Amino acid sequence: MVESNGEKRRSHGDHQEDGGAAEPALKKGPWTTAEDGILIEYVQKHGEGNWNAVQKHTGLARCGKSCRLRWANHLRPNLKKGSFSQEEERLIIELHAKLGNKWARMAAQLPGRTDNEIKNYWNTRMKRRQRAGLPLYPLDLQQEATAFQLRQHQNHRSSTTTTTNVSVLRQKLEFDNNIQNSVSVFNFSSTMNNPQKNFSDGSLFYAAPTNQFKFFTENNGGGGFLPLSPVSPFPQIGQVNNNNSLSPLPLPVLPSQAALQLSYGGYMEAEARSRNGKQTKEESSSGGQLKRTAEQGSTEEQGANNLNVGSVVGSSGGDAAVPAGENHSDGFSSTHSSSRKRQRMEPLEEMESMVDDDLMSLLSNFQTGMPVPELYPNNSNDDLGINTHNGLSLCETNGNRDEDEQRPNVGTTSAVASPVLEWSLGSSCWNNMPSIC
DNA sequence: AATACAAGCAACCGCATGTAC
DNA sequence: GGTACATGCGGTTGCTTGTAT
Repeated sequence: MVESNGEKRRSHGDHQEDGGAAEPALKKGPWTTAEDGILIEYVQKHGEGNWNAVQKHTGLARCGKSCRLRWANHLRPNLKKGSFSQEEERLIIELHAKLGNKWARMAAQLPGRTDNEIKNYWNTRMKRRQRAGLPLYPLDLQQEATAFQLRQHQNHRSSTTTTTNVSVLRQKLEFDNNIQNSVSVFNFSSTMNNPQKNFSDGSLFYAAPTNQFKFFTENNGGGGFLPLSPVSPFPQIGQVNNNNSLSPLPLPVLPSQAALQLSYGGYMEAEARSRNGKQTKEESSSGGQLKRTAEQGSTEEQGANNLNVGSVVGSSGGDAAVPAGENHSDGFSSTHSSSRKRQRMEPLEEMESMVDDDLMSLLSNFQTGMPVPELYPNNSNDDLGINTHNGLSLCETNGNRDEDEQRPNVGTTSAVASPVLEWSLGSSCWNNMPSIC
């Protein structure tokens, strides 16, 4: 429990003024049990939201943001405690490959997990891998992305510029179709076969999972490794500039030679070595964390659950077992927040996000870590040997992951340029992924 | 036993966005 | 349209804990 060591952690910012002269001193630092109790009681009475009112109603010397964070990350019901399961780890990697540092959206796919938790987990993992000189993702993924981006760059040179977003979209459609028609280094998703779905109605909705080949920029550096995401490269390859035309972007930084020489098997071995190198420490540490977590969880969960917060909060606007705003289990979690986030996006990204949400809503209907169903089924898949989708496994649509894992990744047929590139970010790639921690 | 270091985690901060007025 | 407020997200910081030397 935080409060157990909270007094020791007071050193940073406890009872500090938050700037406002007339403002009462707002406490910072770890929360105490008493504060948790106050906050829980408040939420029981008033529900979530209006966090700034907490201080007024309860006298709790915490700012609204702090209250919201405390509730969301620690006090709300149905929070999972403890280490990530292997399935969760696998899903995090997949989601990060797809979404980048979209922690909230990732958390939406991991019921009971918070964005902060996932972020911490990823950052820890990333630092570890960087230290070990390992790529963040299996090399297969990097090679796929590198080859694809090079190809996109070449294709772009022959593409024309456009002047409106609609034109940009149309160009993108042509662009994608062009890629599809060419021999691809990727296993293209079936969605490529019907990219203009819903487009003719003028909604500007691009039905294809446009994010499937996007190369997001890894904010966290990445040590020279190519940040990878099987998402649409479109805004990156032909980015809309101020003139609403497309500007080519510089080629990505190629993976280091060491990384390139690292096959997926090597990746796995390296991962294992990376872990083993610190295994003793980490396992012990992990055990320590588990112990701590268990201790914290036992008290915190008792505190929260014994108060039956879930039912009370749920009454304020949702499932009795799920507090308002806690929609993780329905697969549309954080829709309010993600929609809010979406507003910040560029139009194309916005549309990608729409597709993302579609995907995610479907994803959520499957068990965590399950292969993604065919979101955009198309009969011509077989013709192209397409069996990937959005960078996530699409080997099966029934979510039978065990079956997927046992089945070798047959990959594509005619569209496969080389065995190395016969990759899909599917379960066949991840099923051997060792536990990260 | 003391110290240094790394990992994990909780919490804070800055910023962007939505909403109400 | 402008402003204030509320909310949420991603990045960062700093503390605790465990391990190695």
